[in-house]
Amino acid sequence: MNKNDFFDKVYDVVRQIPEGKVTSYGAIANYLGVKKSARLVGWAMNASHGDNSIPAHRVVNRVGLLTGKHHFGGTKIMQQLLENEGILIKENKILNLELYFWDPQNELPVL
DNA sequence: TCAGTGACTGACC
DNA sequence: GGGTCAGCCACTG
Repeated sequence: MNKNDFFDKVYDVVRQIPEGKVTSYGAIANYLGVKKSARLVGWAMNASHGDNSIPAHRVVNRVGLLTGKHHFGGTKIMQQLLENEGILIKENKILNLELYFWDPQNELPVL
């Protein structure tokens, strides 16, 4: 697979995350069949800057930590966006993550 | 070409 | 239960 396909698929998955839901880099990587490369998903997010159609704030690490908030041009933007969708944040971490977790592997058709 | 870096994760101690 | 370490792959200088 070439990298453009990979990037496109990452973006495609992220775009399908419903409001009020979140997923993890690892979950996306796993869905795309490269579960050992969660870093690439983070990389894809990093490259998604400027694309407003990608709700990157709904992608967090596996424990619900907002590790990428600094890339939103501010430190509070990401938290605000999530709280705006009804997700509670405490100390840069999502509360009741299991309640909001959206697993692409369960919600999307198999590739 | 090589080495360093990163929005990560799982395994070990 | 928290701290470390080693894989993972693309990009940059």
